[in-house]
Amino acid sequence: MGILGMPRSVGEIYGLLYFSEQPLSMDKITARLEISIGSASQGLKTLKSLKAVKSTYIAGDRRDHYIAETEFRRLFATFIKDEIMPHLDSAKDRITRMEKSLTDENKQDEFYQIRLEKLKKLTKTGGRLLPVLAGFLKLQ
Amino acid sequence: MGILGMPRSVGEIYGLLYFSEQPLSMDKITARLEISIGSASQGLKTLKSLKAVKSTYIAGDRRDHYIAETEFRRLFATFIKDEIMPHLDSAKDRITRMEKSLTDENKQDEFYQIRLEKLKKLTKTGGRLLPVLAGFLKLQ
DNA sequence: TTGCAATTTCATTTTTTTTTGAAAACAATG
DNA sequence: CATTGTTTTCAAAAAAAAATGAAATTGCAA
Repeated sequence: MGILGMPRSVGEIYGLLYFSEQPLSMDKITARLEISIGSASQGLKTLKSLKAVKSTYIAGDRRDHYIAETEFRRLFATFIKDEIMPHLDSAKDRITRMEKSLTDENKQDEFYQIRLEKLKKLTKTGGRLLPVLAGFLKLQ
Repeated sequence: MGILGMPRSVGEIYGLLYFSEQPLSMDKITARLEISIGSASQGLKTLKSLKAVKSTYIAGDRRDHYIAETEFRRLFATFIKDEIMPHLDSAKDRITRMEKSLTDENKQDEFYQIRLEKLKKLTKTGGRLLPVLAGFLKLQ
């Protein structure tokens, strides 16, 4: 989880569920990992939002039980869509705003145009490449 | 720099150099960004190790002057090679160690075999995909 | 409904990361 | 080769992120 910028506890919860044959309730998770219920709740919330974990119903048990989503392709696809693409979009906005805020003096200076152009090209490449990558990962 | 897990100051230094027409000395950087010389030195060290910045010699000036590497393809290629691939390699090691540490009881349980197999496949895919991606980015 | 176990929220504490600044190391120049 | 300006290092301080735990909320089952 480190490279994805997630706290250690989130990785531990996912890891535990990934290698668990049965769905686990929150108290099983907190007991095994020795973390607080607050941490577990927070971590599960994060994992649910990434669709890395889902809860199942177990008859006669009031507690939620969690299982890991083990299809990494799907996980990456979600991650790219929900975590990376928004960054890219906000980057595009920022570049647009930079262009608008160029003074007349700057506008005549080719240097800034070239630099901005390069950034625009980067976001464009990213915008094309990432969905392809996500799709690629999705189909095995 | 956020998604790459780098401190804010590192991003600010790169940003400043990216939009600077002239190479900048360290005191110009600390003055403009209002950061300490320690921070600037640290940040430049990081950027140099990523090959995101290089220093130039300016005649009659004793100070180092820095300029940004603006070829993003090259930057990503370096980043993948130096920052991501080692993670992948250590992941492979860890999986191998997990396999070795399976008890005889676990070994008979198909579940763990399947889970480990999936992880191995992931590192294999990663190991193939990332260099392709890096190469892809390198050529325009 | 109501009672209660399960979960979430969030202010506080703890831990980790980043920044600072001064001392040490370095290196160009006379 | 000594001086002095520049850069690096690193212990301490500051800031940021994560974990805790108790109060508030939720929602199931009787």
